[in-house]
Amino acid sequence: MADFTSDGFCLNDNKAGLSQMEGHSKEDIAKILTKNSEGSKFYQNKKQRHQATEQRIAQKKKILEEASPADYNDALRKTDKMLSNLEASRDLSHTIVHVDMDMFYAAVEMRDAPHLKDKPVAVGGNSMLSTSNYVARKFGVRAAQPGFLAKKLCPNLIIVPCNFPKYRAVAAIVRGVFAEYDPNYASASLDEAYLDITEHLKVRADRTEEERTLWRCDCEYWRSLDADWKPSATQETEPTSSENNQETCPECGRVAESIVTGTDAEGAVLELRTKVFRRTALTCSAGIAPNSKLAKICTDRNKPNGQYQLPPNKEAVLEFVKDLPVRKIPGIGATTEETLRALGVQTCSDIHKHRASLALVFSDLSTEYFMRVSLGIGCTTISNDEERKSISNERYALLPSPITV
DNA sequence: CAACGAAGGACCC
DNA sequence: GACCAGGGTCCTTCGGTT
Repeated sequence: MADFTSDGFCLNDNKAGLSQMEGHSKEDIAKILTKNSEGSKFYQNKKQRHQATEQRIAQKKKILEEASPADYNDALRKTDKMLSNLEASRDLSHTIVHVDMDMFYAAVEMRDAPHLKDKPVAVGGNSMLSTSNYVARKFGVRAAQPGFLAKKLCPNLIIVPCNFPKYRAVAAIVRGVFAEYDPNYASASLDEAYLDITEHLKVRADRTEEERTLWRCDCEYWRSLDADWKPSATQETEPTSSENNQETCPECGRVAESIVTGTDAEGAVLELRTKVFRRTALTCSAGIAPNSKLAKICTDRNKPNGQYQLPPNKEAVLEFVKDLPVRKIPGIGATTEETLRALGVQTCSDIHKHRASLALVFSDLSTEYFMRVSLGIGCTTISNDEERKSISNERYALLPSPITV
């Protein structure tokens, strides 16, 4: 990270540009954040942790310097063995979907208080924000940012307190939709889940066009559907005919858009997302891929309110992964990213290039994890154990099988 | 010496 | 004027116990 230039007091909150609500440039955002966090306890702490990782990096570099050519050879053989075993286990037969609600908490609050729609909104408290809407993001307001700092970035920011009971209720409705496509879907959090729709696609292949037709209008009408919605009393696999024949929207009078969803994965997911929207008036994004790790990365591609499919063939997977920055991989955070960069690894193909060094410096478990990443291999089964209520550690929770060292 | 559990990191939302 | 979470899981390390 570049060191902060302290140009002191030049920035004032009532600077002309800020009142225009146009958002900030990256420089402005960096300036404001620096000015307000320099010297704080939090900043000191962060610096200390950073130094600790730098030390660990130095240790690793020392190991590499002292390793003999024979050591490198052994490491190379070890990783190549891992790679061939992993390649042999590659499974492209499942269709895995990752679904993520768009700015979930903020979206719920905006839905229920429409006057918030064009304003910068964040959900959370003065000490920490959970999420922000897209207007606020233009000002640099982000999740995991303290509210008071966000206020400096965006003085007009409206901070709505968290209302978890409400979010849980909405999540229950969304999960009802998920269950129609995979009864064993696994929640990763309130607003995120993994589905294996392989079985659904088999059933779907036999459905008529009529059964795959949805009517949709983007106006507020669908909000009112929410109140009528009774999850327990309805069987969604057989949509009620009254709903299906609804061709004009009672609210805005416009002809509702008719969508015939395909029998393929894209069609199924489009249908799923439409159902989520109809029952909650909220949008979500989805990724479709042969394993959960790739699916999650795909979700980001067309966010918000979009979806992206990575085709289930080896060439497409390797191409997809080739120039992917390692930070995009679930399980690789800021620390690991920095460590890898120090070892010359920035993208997934760099992992392969430097595989011997990685094996010398990381544990077997981590090394195997990196090898898996470089091949685009991930977990192809979605388990919803009683024991594991959620997937909170992606690095290890999404392993294809228990590791035997 | 091995198994073990607590503590400390890293990561996710 | 000062305020930078809390809850979850898994790995690694370390130190005292059996």
